[in-house]
Amino acid sequence: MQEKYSFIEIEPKWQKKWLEEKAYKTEESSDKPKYYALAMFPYPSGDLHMGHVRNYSIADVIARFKRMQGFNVLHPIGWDSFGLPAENAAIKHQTPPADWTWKNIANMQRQLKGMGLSYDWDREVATCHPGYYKWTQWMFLEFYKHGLVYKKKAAVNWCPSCTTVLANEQVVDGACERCDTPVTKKNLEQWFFKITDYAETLLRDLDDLPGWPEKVKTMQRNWIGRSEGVEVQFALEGRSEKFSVYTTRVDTLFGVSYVVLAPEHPLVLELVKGTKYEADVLAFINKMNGLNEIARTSTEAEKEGLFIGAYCLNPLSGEKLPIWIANYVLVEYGTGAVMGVPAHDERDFEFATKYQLPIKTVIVPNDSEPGEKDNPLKAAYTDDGILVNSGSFDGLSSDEGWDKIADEVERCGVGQRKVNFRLRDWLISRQRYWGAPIPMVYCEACGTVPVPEEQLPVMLPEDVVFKTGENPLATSKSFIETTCPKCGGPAHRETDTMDTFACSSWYFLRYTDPRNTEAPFTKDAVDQWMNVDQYVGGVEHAILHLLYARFFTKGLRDFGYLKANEPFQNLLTQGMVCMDGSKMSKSKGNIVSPEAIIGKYGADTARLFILFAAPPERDLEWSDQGVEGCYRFLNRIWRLVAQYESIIKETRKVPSSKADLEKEWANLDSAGKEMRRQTHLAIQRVTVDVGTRYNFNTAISTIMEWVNALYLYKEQPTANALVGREAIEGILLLLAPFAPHITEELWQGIGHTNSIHEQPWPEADEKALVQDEVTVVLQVNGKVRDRIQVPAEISAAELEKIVVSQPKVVEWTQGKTVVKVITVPGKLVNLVVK
RNA sequence: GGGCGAGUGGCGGAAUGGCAGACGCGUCGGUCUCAAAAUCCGAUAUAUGUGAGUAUGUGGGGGUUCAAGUCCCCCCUCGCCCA
Repeated sequence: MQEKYSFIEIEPKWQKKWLEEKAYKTEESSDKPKYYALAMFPYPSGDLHMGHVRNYSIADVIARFKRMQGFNVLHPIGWDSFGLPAENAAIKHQTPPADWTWKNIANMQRQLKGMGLSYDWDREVATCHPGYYKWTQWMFLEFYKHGLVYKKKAAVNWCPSCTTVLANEQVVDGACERCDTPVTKKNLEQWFFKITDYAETLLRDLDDLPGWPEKVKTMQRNWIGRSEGVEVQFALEGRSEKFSVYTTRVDTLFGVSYVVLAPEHPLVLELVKGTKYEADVLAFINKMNGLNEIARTSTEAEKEGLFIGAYCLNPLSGEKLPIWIANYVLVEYGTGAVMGVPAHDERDFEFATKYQLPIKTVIVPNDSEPGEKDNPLKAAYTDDGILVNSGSFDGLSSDEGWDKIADEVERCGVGQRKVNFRLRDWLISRQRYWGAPIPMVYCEACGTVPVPEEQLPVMLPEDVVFKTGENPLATSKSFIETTCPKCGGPAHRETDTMDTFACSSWYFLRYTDPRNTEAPFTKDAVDQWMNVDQYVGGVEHAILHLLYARFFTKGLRDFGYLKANEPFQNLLTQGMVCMDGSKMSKSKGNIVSPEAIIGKYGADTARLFILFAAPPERDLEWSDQGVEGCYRFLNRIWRLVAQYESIIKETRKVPSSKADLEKEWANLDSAGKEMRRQTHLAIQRVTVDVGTRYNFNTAISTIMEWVNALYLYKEQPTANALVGREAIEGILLLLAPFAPHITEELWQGIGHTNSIHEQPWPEADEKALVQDEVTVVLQVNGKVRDRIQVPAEISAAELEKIVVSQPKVVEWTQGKTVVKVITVPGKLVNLVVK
């Protein structure tokens, strides 16, 4: 064994060997239980960043640990390789997006391989490969067949900078999540996935995911936004038409003092036609068209509205109510109309105050004084309470009133209970080139026709022109012009491609059978592996990717292609990698390049630091000195093992049976016993930290303490060689998932001929944990006054007898009476005195 | 505004209601050396004290408990999500 730790020699050596021997290839058939460990696959931007290093280190530790614990592990990697940056690069550098992407993939493959990650590289996938996107297109058609894909004209979110539409999920604070450009509205014919059909299941099944962070589940629940309400019909005064409003507060129905329609509501123009209000209303509508919905509905935004000269009738009380239009009501949501209950809704209160509309109290607090119902309100009262001014419903609690009024509405035939969701259908059309083409053709005779499965994939053409502001696919004649699969007549292809989230909604299924050319996967393969036992990724995907992936999985399950109801059994959302308190990012210029760190200290150090610096869920503050510390630790281990090398090889010359060892252990002196206790305590702790708690930072600190203890133990004159060997081998085995190269090198350096990564995970010896003597803390009135060593087996009564005679205890209890003694066996005695 | 999470030494962070600050970084001292670095050993919350010790201490205020960083109530600050 070399005297010095030289990562620069050993890391490439083992990486090469592991790759050549396919050391981490998943066993196709195996008696071992399966374990599917998955990190979110990367977008090939060109270079690995620290967030990737963290993500893949965490997943790799889990995969390696599970392998050592005897599982058949599936740990794959791939590329989420469609998307805008490739196209922007194409415009900028005049290179085809494919070239740019594959070049980036090659570079990042090299970087990943340099991290020593235990992937089964034979299962690598790339979503931009025709062999993959063929099946993304197949998915689209499959959902289409089952009525879960449709096309409609809609006012959609449009990013002028990316020149494409965006899904609701991709609009953050009214701006494009990718480039921060304010989003505008555009009326376009677009393809949608009918995810709303699964809203109820997607919501309900979150309850069956105890292995997901509560935070992520809450975010999804909010996003899906289920509400129970009543759709109530209001008749127009003097006309035959009716319109509906949706409300979750039907208990306040008697408090309605006006009704607001969205400016775009189809009734509005009819109602004002030929009246003196028409011109003003038209002007108002025009003004609203230019604004996006965030600007319109933000609570900060000034409420603006206009009376349109028409009235409707409260369906229960018959009250005549003025009809307004206002900026804060959107036609896309609910029915495009809301009832104004200023007394019990903050927005309505603000609006009514501004336009001096009546405010009618119909709910008073439970503890209110008589007469309070007539007092003017200073703010909306939105809590529960008692119904007043509500005809025969007066005196009911708002809960009860809700039900009774809903019953009455239904009985009178003026409305019905309805569950509403905030979740919208998933818009997947993108007016861009670098994505999976939507497999549809338009035939003059047959209309919209899906491309038959045997004609897949619809390949991306190469004869396209990239320039800003135009869909490149529309420039390719060879692509557009085709024949109708139904009638053989002339037809043209859909030129939109799919949202890249469609590609990433099923990649974890493809890994189970990645080279299948007949199907996206076989049922056997997918059912053998699904679901993913542990998924690791950034919390920024809490809504988008994780919701879409759940939707795809449930859809495919319902079509009969797999059994799993949920894709990801356990989810770990890692924190960000920060420097100087904020997230590492190019724009802030606080980037540390993984390649530079690995070049300077090696992959083992990089991995170790990123796992040691913070628990995985929390944000991690980068520290060059911290990295230095981890590098020192690995050097310290190297020197320790080097010192033990000959001793260990000696002990191996004398074969020792289990019985011999038991005898050796029984005859150890106290220092030897203490060292063994340290070893087995560490095994116990690290096993829990890695396997159950995912607290890799404390697992590593336990190994550090263990190493420190062995440094001291080996200087003991009576130090036992077998105790040393047991500790050294334990340290290497437990550190192996974190620092795979150095542990492999040292393992074989002390005479082993097989890989450390194929060894079974050590188990703690209960006998080694037993202590003869324990330290007991002595407290008087809860304050620590002394510590004593006592036999571990001592009874509580005996212990108390010893305690009260301790000099320190006597000092602190002098002249006082002991009123109570609390004894925690083996730990603590607290004397309560007065 | 609502929901969730966080707040602990100079720093990153540990603590099934039971010794607050493990481990690492930094700092200081020693070892080694002609010297320096590396190594190895040790000290390191604050105040006070030569010291043993004593008092204080986990964002602030209250409470429950023999015992609270941990549980409960109120408040402050920061982060994320939803409005």
